Amino acid sequence: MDQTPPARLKMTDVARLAGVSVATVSRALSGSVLVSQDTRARIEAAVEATGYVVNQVAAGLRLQRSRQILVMLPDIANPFFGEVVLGIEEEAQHQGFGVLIGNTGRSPDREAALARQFQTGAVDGLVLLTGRRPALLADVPASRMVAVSEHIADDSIATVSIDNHAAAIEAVGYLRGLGHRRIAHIGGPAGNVLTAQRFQGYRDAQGGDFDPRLVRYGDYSIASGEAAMRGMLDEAARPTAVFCSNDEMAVGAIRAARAFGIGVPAGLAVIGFDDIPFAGAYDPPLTTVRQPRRQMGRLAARILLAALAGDELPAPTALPHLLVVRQSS
Amino acid sequence: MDQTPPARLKMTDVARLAGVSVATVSRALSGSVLVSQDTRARIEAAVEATGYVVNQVAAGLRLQRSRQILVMLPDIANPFFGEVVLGIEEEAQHQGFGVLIGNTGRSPDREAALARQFQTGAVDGLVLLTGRRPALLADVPASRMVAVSEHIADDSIATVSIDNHAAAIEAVGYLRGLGHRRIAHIGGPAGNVLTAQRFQGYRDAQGGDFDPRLVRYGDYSIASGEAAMRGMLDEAARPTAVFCSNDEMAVGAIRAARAFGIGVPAGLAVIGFDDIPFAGAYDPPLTTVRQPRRQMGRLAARILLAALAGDELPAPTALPHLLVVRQSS
DNA sequence: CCGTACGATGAAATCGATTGTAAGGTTCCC
DNA sequence: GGGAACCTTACAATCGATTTCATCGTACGG
Repeated sequence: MDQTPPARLKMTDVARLAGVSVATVSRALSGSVLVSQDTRARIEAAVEATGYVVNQVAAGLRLQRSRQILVMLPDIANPFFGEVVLGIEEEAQHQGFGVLIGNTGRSPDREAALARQFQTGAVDGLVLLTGRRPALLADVPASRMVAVSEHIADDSIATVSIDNHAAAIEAVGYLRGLGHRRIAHIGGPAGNVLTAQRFQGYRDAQGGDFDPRLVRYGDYSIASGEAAMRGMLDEAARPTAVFCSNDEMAVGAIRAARAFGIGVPAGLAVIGFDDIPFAGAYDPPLTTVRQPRRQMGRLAARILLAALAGDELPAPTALPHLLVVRQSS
Repeated sequence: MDQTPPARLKMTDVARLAGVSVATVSRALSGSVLVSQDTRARIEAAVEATGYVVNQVAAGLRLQRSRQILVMLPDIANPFFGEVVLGIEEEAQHQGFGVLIGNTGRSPDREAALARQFQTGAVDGLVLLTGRRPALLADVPASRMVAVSEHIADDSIATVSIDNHAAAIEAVGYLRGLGHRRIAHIGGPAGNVLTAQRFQGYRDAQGGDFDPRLVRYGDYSIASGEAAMRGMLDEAARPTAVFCSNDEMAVGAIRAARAFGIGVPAGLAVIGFDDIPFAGAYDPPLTTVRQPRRQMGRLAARILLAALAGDELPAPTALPHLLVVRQSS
């Protein structure tokens, strides 16, 4: 019944076919100069004829590297992370690397389980989208990791991100340019670096108009944005505008306003963050700060792979963001 | 300068520490019964003390398996695929497998490049979200793959999906129950199995009211849904409802209606497909057919890993879908 | 009390590729 | 014409874990 699959070819087979030793085949395939034109041609013909592909596992054992990187993130279903992964995968595939996905779901147990993959030798490098370095990986050199979007505090890990402080200033400044002064802010989870940076930008832009009662924190979900906004609309002194730390929470804010019979942008101007694919399709289309997610992913992969190859790269500067003005403000 | 990383421990080190041979350590770690309680305890203590982790690459070479699966999909940034991957990763991680992401971007070249990963021995199994088997993998046994969402025509690959035909009938039947007869359909790319199944359901539900002029095809993007709907609204005999093959195109349809000054659901009832996270947050909240994406991913992984372990699994039956009625219809 | 059977352990082969070192074959120069 | 130098190629060790087979010791039955 069980038809045996076509036996996988080994380098030995190719060597026999080409009439040389495996050593020569290996050199030919890895582009060594120590192979004559003639022999190389014969080997390439044999490879072509058999469809032979090098066994990465065996090569990996010998070379002590797997040509794979692990991307650790909270939630792959989130469109923000998805697009970053797209960029990472693009560059990695281009350089012949595989990309492993590690979904932590924000659970430390999962994070630890994934970190273990690192120790097993299955992975050469790590891209962190979680905003922190797993405890188990405390003694892994920083040169084998790169962080995206969220800088990792107290660590020398390279980070690829935009200038969140400047972006927040720009967004809030735009609202102020429209005449708004009572501008609220719905940030991400309290206590995280990203949240702090954007809050600081918001605060700096607000200057003397800053009012701590207009600041709330959510968990980046639509529901949390809605709840935060409801809380502020319940108060006597309502804001006339709100700057949200991502688009989902901005959508939540709009839903809250609508529930209070407040029109957007007439009664409440809303600005989001990220410019996820749906931002432009929402009603009203969302004004938001676009992050070059794909490019961030690509750059992160490029930096990591270069570091793995031993290259020293200049510390990455912030990538450019863009305030996309639509009809929600 | 370059501080050498802490030397990775080998099984030999653990063996020496426990005063036994590597063979015994290997047996103890793999749970063989051929190890005495006493020795096992000593080995476990040594492992604990050193934090030793088995080198998966070396083990993989010996065992001819990598404990990794590859998920091939068109676009990881798409929320539909993201959620499926989440389910796959959950189950795989649970069983100690790693998940590699392969983004094809619908390019045959990328697909071929990824297929090659399979030949390199870096991957044990494959999950296909692309709706087709890569040409390069023609002679890989079907027992090493599983398809999700889209059944692969003319192939014995196991498929995990809902009953698309029945779901389409249910959705269109619901619209008919509301009194609609001129119901349009915006399907996915023409010529693909999924598109055909849903179209057939639509057609069967419409019966004598079927009108080929009310059928258009998109590419699952918001823009394509909008274009398709505009096309139909330009015609004399407009539809009063539309059944779209995914939520993005449904959003596009709503935008088109709005551009024509047509209200939803008053002037046009809209039903989408998938129930992506934004469907319920849109204005109006989208009526749609929910696919259990995460569960589909989990089941797919379970089936694949079982097959890799040699288990024979019953052909999977269709998972349950759910018509989620909201305000767009 | 001795042989047998079995439980526990170790030595060594093995997985497939890479690479340092040795060796074979030319070529070229004096 | 002989030898040095060089260009190619082959042999064999190596990466780290798994597993077959052999061995040693002990318990048990006769």
